[in-house]
Amino acid sequence: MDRYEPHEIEAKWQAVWEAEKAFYVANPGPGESAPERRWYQLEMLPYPSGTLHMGHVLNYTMGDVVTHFRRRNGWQVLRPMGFDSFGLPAENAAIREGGHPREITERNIEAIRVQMKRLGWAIDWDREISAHEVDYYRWTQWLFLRFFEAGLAYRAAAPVNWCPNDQTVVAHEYVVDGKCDRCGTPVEARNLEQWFMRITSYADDLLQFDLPEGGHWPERTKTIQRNWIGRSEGAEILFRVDELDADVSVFTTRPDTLHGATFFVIAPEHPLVERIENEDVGAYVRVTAARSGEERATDDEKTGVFTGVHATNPVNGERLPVYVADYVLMDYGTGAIMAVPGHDERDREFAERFDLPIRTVIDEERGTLVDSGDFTGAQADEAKAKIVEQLRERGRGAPAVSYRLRDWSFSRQRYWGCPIPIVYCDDCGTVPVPEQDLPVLLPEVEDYRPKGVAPLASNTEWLHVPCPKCGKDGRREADTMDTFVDSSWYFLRYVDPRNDQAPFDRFAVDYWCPVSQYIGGIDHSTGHLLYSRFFVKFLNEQGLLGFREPFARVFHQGWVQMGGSKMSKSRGNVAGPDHLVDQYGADAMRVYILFMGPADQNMEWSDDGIDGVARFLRRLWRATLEAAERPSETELPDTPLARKAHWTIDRVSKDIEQRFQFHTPIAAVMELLNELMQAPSDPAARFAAETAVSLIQPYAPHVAEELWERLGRSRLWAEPWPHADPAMLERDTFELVIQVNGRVRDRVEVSADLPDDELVSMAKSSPKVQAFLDDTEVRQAIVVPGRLVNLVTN
RNA sequence: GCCGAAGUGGCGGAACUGGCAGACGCGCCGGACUCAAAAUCCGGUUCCCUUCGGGGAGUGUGGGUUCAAGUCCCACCUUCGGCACCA
Repeated sequence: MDRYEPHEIEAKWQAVWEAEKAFYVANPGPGESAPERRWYQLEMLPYPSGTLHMGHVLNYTMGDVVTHFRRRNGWQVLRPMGFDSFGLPAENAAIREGGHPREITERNIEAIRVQMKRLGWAIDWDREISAHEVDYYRWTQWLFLRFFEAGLAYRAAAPVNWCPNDQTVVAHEYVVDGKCDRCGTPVEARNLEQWFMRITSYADDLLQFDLPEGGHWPERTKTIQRNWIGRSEGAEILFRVDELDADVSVFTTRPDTLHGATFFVIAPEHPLVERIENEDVGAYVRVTAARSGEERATDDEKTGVFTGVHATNPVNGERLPVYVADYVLMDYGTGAIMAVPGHDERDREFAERFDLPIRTVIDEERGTLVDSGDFTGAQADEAKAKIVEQLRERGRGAPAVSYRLRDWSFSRQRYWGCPIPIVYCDDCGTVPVPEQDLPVLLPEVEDYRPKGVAPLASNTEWLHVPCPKCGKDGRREADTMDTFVDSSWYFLRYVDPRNDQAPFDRFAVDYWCPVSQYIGGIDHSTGHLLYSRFFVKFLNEQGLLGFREPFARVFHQGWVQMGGSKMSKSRGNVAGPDHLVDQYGADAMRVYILFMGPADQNMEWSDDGIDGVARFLRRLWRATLEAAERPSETELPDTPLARKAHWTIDRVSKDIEQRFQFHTPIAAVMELLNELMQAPSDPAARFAAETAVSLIQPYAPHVAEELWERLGRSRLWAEPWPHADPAMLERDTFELVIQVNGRVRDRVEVSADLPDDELVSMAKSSPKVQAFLDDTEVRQAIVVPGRLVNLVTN
């Protein structure tokens, strides 16, 4: 008997799969009828900043198990791979070490592709795409034009988080504790012209999850997105500022507390501020403007100044002093508030500091209004609507909705990204590059180092072009796009990756999409997952595709941590698969990463247990070769081992399909193997070995394939998934547990078809049980069919 | 502060609908094979007591429901994650 040599086996079968294009799938031709069972399996694409680490190995191996499982269950499976290959790290590496970001990126991609192929993942490599390739980004530009024409991509001056180290704008979801999430430098506030996607106009759509039948998103993820969008219902109310002859609108969710307003606050950036002539106000605004949003938010005490003007409360005519304070934010609501210190924590803090009156207008216990004029005594809930209605009649207010969600700032003053296809013309303004002139190629530049302006602007030959509209001198947009734009539609390109007429074909995209099962980290909930949903909703309205959600099912793998924090290149705590693949083989690596624990929980990386997995594969090898010596059973004998094999089929299938649990199937196959090794001459030994090999195939496809061949069969990857015979899952006898007052006192093997009263009398007659019954009367006997009898005496 | 998830042997974890707690694996202990080691195989391994038959305790803590609770309910503790001047 020869030894298990993982490296020989793995190279052999990888070559066979490649030669036979085992995991490639064709799109249907025109008029070809769609099979009922088609499955689009996708895991979040990697960012090629280095090589793969254990987090990637977990993610893609999980997707691989699902891919094999679905394929063998008769599904046509699309399982592509690509690279999110634009972005800062490659550019920073180029600045640091020299070389071109493209070369660095492509070198990394090559290395990762080698790693992926070594791990034997069942990927359709004919569909590989990379975001930085012209064939891809020209369609990113094409899609940008659709957004621009629909008025959803626009340019505006906006306060932004500026990272002085990366010399670029940082989206507010990537500012953590006031620092740039990438490099840790504290961000600064700046007012800059930026490109925005009007995602806020899809806020309500994004609150709806229009999932197809069978779709499922984790509740947790939906909650994170809902909180992020932060829809609040309330009212906008107009306050009169006599001194300035102006009406100022406030947004509030608590119109019922309107009678409790004792002062009024506007944000330092509020347009009204410019009209107030007051030195203190001017000084305050200047000081505040220089501070970042984060600094302002972490102040221990509230700051602000009185403006000298007053706002009239429309409900009772009271004149309220107007303050400027930075605890009111210009980009939420209207940038102005009515302050109700009696019922709002922040207003109370401000009132206490500035010695302003605090008035209670709601009886918290009864939930009714007090000291509120005509509304005194009304229930707060009802008063809300009534007060707004009264204001509306007088033209001083209306119901309103506000969102926490902000528009998506997607321009970056950096080199390594998709150019924005826009030309500025003195006469025509902001002009989109016509579709037929795409792509706008990313030009070469001398120096990638950011100098506050985008590196593209330094290539003057590229920069200066005739205006597409009037032909006069124009200037190209020199900013590039956020990489989240690239990744918001990559899953649509996979269905039709070589299309040179369109980003994708409508028939192909409707055939495969939405993605059946998407696997990736929960950390992308408010970024990538939200942006992708926004894209799909827009493209659906544009008639480019026929579905409303990109991902039918979403699963978040836990992250692999080392030293208590998530493994990542930027943290520098990475462990890659290579040395373990060298030592134990890809199959052991794959089985081990999934055997470590539940896939949705974080796990601390350790290779302590991989020996056990390697042992398991060697035992499987030996036991199977031994079983292969035995003749095939023409009819399966009914032995305990045969039943165990059927039980294992059932368990593994249910765990993968219904519970999406990947570690317990391995344990189940180990159990089967243990029983086989205890009973090597059982007449069902060969069947047990075949079953174990077949069931482990999605996890360890190489060794499974080799053993399958040695069992005299071929192409396990295309073999139908085994089926558990229900008759073999039933047992004629079972071990009856006998309890007295809930404590186990005996267990006996009994026939499965005994009636309840028979089981009770058997229980009573057990000598061990009688010792505990002690002549006392059995008051009650509880029978759980197929499991236990509980005799109750007290 | 608000919202959410999780706490089970020395370790990773299992227990699907309330019904045998600790499957499977790691580690450790003992044994076989060997000149020896590796590899492999066999046995043991929650804790405490034991006359070796067995008995008792036990799933973060305290209470409750139930014939029966890791699982359900209430309160609390700890850890992790999300949001955090969002009016």
